[in-house]
Order: sequence, then structure tokens, then C-alpha cells
Amino acid sequence: MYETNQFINLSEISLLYHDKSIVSESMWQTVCRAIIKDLREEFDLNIRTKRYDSLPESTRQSIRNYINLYKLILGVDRSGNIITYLDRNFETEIKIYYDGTCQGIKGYCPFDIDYKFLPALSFDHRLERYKTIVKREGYRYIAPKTMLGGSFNGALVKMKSQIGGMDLRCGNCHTFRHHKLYYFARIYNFLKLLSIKNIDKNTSHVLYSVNLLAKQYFEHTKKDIKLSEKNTPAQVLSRIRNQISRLVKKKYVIEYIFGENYLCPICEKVNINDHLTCFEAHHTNEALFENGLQKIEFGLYYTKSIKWLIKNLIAQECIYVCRNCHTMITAVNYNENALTILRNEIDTLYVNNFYDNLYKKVNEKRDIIIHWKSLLKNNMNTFPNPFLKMFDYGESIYSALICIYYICEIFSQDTKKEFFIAEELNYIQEKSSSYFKQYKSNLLDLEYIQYEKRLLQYRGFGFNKDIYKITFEGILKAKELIEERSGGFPDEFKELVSHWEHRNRKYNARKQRLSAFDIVLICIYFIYNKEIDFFMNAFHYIIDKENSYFSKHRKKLLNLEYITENQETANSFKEINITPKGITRAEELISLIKRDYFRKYQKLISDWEKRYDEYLMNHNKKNLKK
DNA sequence: CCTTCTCTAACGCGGACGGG
DNA sequence: CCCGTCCGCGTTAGAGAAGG
Repeated sequence: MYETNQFINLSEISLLYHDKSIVSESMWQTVCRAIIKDLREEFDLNIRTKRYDSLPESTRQSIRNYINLYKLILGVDRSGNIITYLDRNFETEIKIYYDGTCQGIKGYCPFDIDYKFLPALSFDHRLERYKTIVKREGYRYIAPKTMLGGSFNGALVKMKSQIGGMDLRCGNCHTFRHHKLYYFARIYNFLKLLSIKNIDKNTSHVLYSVNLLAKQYFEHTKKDIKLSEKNTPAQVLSRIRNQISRLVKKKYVIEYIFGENYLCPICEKVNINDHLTCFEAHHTNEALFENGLQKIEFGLYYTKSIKWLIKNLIAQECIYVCRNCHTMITAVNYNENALTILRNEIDTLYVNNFYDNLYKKVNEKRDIIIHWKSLLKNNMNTFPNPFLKMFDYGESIYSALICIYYICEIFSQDTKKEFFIAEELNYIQEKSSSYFKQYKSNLLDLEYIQYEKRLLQYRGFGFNKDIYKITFEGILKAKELIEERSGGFPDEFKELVSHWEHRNRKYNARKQRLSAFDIVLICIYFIYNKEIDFFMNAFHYIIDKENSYFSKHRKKLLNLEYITENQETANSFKEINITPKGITRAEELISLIKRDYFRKYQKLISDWEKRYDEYLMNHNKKNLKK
């Protein structure tokens, strides 16, 4: 629509048609409004008054907000450019001086943002955790956005009501101030040095670092975290881990699409190494979303896989810009009404120039995305998926099936043992004894495995045991899965299988298990070396079992001639001695256990030592009392 | 548009206990 | 001795509300 620059002064016209019945200013205003209304309705003229009331309400509101903000930060009101607040105890006044520039972090803003970038500036409550203070002490909280609406004086009053005062900050500095996790030095440095090359080269190391950093950050913030029944330390830790990995993914995605050391294309002051959190996804093509396609808010979806993120960013034609520049892009009303808001032609010229440049630069980056999109359309590209797990959530059953296939079909080719038992599978997969049972019924229902009873010899005893075999369907499914996994994760899959093979060899090679009977014998040997008088009491105390425990194994120990018993009278203590045969057996067992279960053995012995000392102390106390 | 907070389902781990 | 079952707590991944 074409707009003239014609100004009409109603006061001049009024001289011609002066009606003496109009005596007050307010009456004159009413008449003027009526005249304008008539001109609009009768002649269909688009008249803009000085108040811009021909604009839509939302636009007017927006312009009013900008004008109020502009006045506030430059101190245009009568009291000068210092605004006075009360501190949090209503005791002393604090005065904050605004000069229209971002106050940054600790007084420094690296982005050079001043009043000409008005939309990018915002007020920020100076007190940290203002909200919680407000809730606890009953102060009034007004969101900086809503503060500016209405009249200028109203905005001023609202602002002054905020205890502790408001700082003026640009969007980028604002994110820094509130993103405490990113501000944590170790996490910040980790992300700064991280690049797409590091991740591709050693994905598992990155995951390990993320885990470690999460723990460190958790320790750092432990005091401030409110723990509850639902909000357990483990929950908090997992949240932190997620947050860090989100930042890692964000960096990966930006680097993958736009290259390393990405700069904000518009201001060219913000880079992903130093200011990762300042970057936001900007949808460059609004026309895509006219036909009901939903815009993705990417901030909510950094938990998704990198592949998903890259695909969708390209499909939705997004580029990354810093928060300040993004606000400038979206602030259409500011762009169109810069002169009205700033009331200064030189500044307006600057703003107009900025916007001209901005659109050019956005389009330059957009070309990159369009290029990616053409590759995507022609299926010319497969996107990386570094943090994807081989077995997704709920797919452990597949992992079990593949392992079963390898045990029954591949590893047993030499031994010709085509079945497995539950214990074996759990051992090979390094899981707890209840691991297999979780999938057993499922696998049986799907007819991937079948079972039969078989008498197996174990340590001289015969047991009817369930043994499991893989079925034909199971083999088919396993082969299909193997093809799928070894295609998607060639290295990881190879590594996994070789690990299983190693564990399988270890399982077949092991001669002894840490059985309860063996432990009893070793414990007796341990006590025998300590030369304790009260054998039974000491034994039960050290091995940490109830009083009947020894009797369970007594007969077997006597039968095998590992110990001898000697009881002089019916009421006297049994004297128990370990035989030379028992000693050699115990030593043999220890060397075996040390070889296979060194850590477990060490822990066992250290526990025994601890309880032995405790026992001696208690025993001596009793003796002293006597 | 992004982050934090809170809640939740489903899976994972391992100890206790009793039957065969 | 192994195995199955029960149980409590930890972990993972994500939804949704609310705040900036």
C-alpha cells in the first residue's frame, strides 16, 4: 500500500471551523477523534495519527514497549538516567545507572550491544534466584517483558517495585548468566576444545568425559540442590549428564552442517567455541509451515539423536544465529518503525543498514542449507549418528539372542557343545545372575530358543538342569540382526563379539568358582593363621553369618579330612584344627581364586581383616570386664 | 527459541530366600 | 549346588509445565 507523507494539522483546520461551544481541551480532542473516524469510515482513508492508532493493537503495543524501553535505558524521564531501587531488605537504596549499553557479565559485554539494538536488550533481575526470594518473602515479581507495557510512568513504577534492582543485558549475556552448567569452568573448557573430529575419533571417550564432568558438576552444586524422595542424587546426576550431552550434540550438529569454528553470520562476534549456548536455530523459510507442517523447537529436542537433528534442521531449512541477532530478525515492528521509536535519523539509518545487511547474510547461510536439502532429496547423504547405541532402549533381548547364537553356533564349533545354560550366558554378557531370566520366557514364546532337562555333573553332584538350544527361527532372526548391527556399527559390533568370545573362553577355562564351601575353608585357614582361641565365635563373627552356618559345612569338611574335631568333655569347647590336607587345599583354592577373582578376593580378605580386628577388640573388652 | 524443574515408565542390578 | 521369585533401589529417556 502506498503511503503519503502528508501531514495535516487539525488545529489549523479548527481555526476555520471554530465552534465557540467547544471550551476545553478534552472536548476538542473528542471532536478531533470524531472527525478522524468520519474520514476513515466515510472516505476509506488510511489515516495514521501521531499515536499510530491505525496500526493493529499488537503492533501498537510492541512499539509502545520499545519506546518505554528506550526511554528507560537512556534515562529520558525527568529524574535523569539513574533509577533508584530498594535493596532486598528495604533498607538501603541502590542506584543503577543506565547508559543504553549492555552491562554484560561483571561489567563486560563482548558483543558491543547498545540502544540501537533495542530488541536484543532486556532487563534482568540483579538478585540471583529472584523468583525464590519473591516466593519466600512475598515480594512482587514482574517479568521484564510485561513491565514495559502501558504508560511510561507505569513502567517506571513497576520497575522500581523490583527489589534489588534491574540490570540491562543483551540476550547473549543473559543466557550466559542463567546457564550455570555452561558457565562451570570444566564443562566450558571441555566444550570449547571439543570438535566434530574428537567425537568421531573417540566417541566412547567423549561419553566418558561427559559422565565424569556430570559427577564433578554434581559435587560442585550439591549444596544448592533440593533432594527429595523423587529427586534423588541419581536423578539429578542423570539430568546433568543429559544437559551436557545436549550441548555436545548441539556443537556437533552445527559443525557438521556449517563447518568448524562457526561464527554468527550476522554480527560475526559470536562463535560456537566460546558462546555455544548463545546460538539458536532460525527457520529461514516461513512458507514451509503454511500447510500445517509443525515448526520444531530444537531446544526441546537435543535429547534426540544427532542424525535426527541434522535431518530435521535441514528439512526445516534452519540456520544458526546468535540470540541477539535472532531477536533482531524477529523484531519486525522495530525494523519497520525505527524512526518512531528512536526519534533520531542517524540511528535510524544505522538500524536500516543493519537490517539490509542482515537479510543478505541470512540468505548466504541459507544457500548452504538449500544445498544440503538437495543432497537429502536425492538420497545423496547418510548422516552420522555417533552417540547411537547398538542396542536401543528395550532391545536387550536382541543382544541376548545374538549372544546365544554365537555361543551355540560359532564359539562351540570346536567343542561341539551346541547348548548353553543360564549361568553361562550371564557370565559371558557380564550380567547379574538374574539377567537371562528376564528374557527367557520372551525368547521361549517367540520360539527362538527351546529347553530340555539334562543331568549335568557338577563338583561330584548330579543335577537336573535346564539347558537351552537355539531354534531354526532363532538362528534366522539372529543372522538378520547381525547383518543389521554389523552394517550400522561395524567396529563396535566386532569389538562386542570379540569380547563375548574372550568371556566364553574364560568361562570354559575357569576351574573353580567362588563357592560357599570354599570360602568356609579359606576362612578357617585365615583364622588358623591368626591363632584365635575361641574358634566358633570368631569364625561366625569374621565370616559375618549366623550361628548355624558352620554346621552346614561341618560334615563335608570332616568327610574330606580338611579339619579335625576334638571335644574333651560334653560341656567344653570343641577344638577344631585344620589338617595339612586342608591347608594345601586352601592354599590351592586361594591361588585359583586370586587368578580368576583377584578383586573379589582382596575385598573378601580386607573385610575379614576388619572384622577380625573388631572381634579382637570386643573380646578384650569382655575380658577386661571380667 | 532455549533451559530448568518435576514426574514417570520401563528397564537394570543384586541381595534374600526357599525349593529341587 | 543352581534356579526362580520377590523386592528395593538405581538408571535411562523422555514428556510437559513453567520460566527467561
